Amino acid sequence: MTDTDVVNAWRELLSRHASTWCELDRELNERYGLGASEFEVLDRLAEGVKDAYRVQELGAMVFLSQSALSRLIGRLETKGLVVRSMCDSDRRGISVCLTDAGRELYAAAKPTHRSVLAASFADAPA
Amino acid sequence: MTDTDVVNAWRELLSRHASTWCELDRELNERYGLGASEFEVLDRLAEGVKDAYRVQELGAMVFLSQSALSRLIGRLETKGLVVRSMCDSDRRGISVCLTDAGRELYAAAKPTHRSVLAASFADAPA
DNA sequence: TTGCACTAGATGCAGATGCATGGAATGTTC
DNA sequence: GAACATTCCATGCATCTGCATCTAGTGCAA
Repeated sequence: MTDTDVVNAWRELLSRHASTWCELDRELNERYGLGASEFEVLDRLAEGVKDAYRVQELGAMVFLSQSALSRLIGRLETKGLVVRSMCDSDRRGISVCLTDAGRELYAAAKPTHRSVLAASFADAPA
Repeated sequence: MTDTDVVNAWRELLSRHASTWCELDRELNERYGLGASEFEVLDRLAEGVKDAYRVQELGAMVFLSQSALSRLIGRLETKGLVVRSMCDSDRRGISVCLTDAGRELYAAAKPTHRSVLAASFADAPA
């Protein structure tokens, strides 16, 4: 793989990322008042096997700094989509858990999310 | 391509984008005081066939809003890496052109950029 | 128990981004 | 040429992000 190949691959990735992310952000925001990052967190919470996750567990899944994630969870909590609760086993930790409203909004938004992705990956499947 | 496939592909893309971008940003900032977006603009300016580009031409290449690009160019100008000048053919437009300092810094930073990309794409070439 | 290093998460702050808007120049229509 | 719509870039503003730091809780060692 030459230098140029790598650069081209990177630009291709940048392009796909930017257009998809931007579209997701616009659609989710407009219809459900959700940012793309926020949906990403809801997605992990909803699909998970557990019904509550530690903040640091979520941090390992989404690509945000610890501070950004903390505030994002704060926003979700303000919107009533998740609740924070103290972690029993380690009282420094915070458990994050979807509320019913959160589960509902997620279920409503999920088709939009998937359909944007499908459209975005349709023209040049990875 | 199933729904799950698409989601997985998207997450793979997110992951690669985040780690690569983050690494680029850190390395370029630390060594050359450049943000990843800023390098991206310098890259387009330096490799281009023309020696000056309209702001809107750059806008079509990098994935930034028009306002973000305008400010980014402002930062580059403050650092003395580019100059803005009125466009002759259309006096609404602005031509952006690398300075010698800009060309030098770009040449210095380019190997770092390429090497980060190479490392990032080495483990799973697209 | 006390002391100290370490970890989890929250927050002050500065910087970057996007949206909406503004001013200036251009093009269009009559 | 006058009036109006449109395009180009800059900027006010709110929001999101990361870095550095802070507080609270944990674990270990003497």
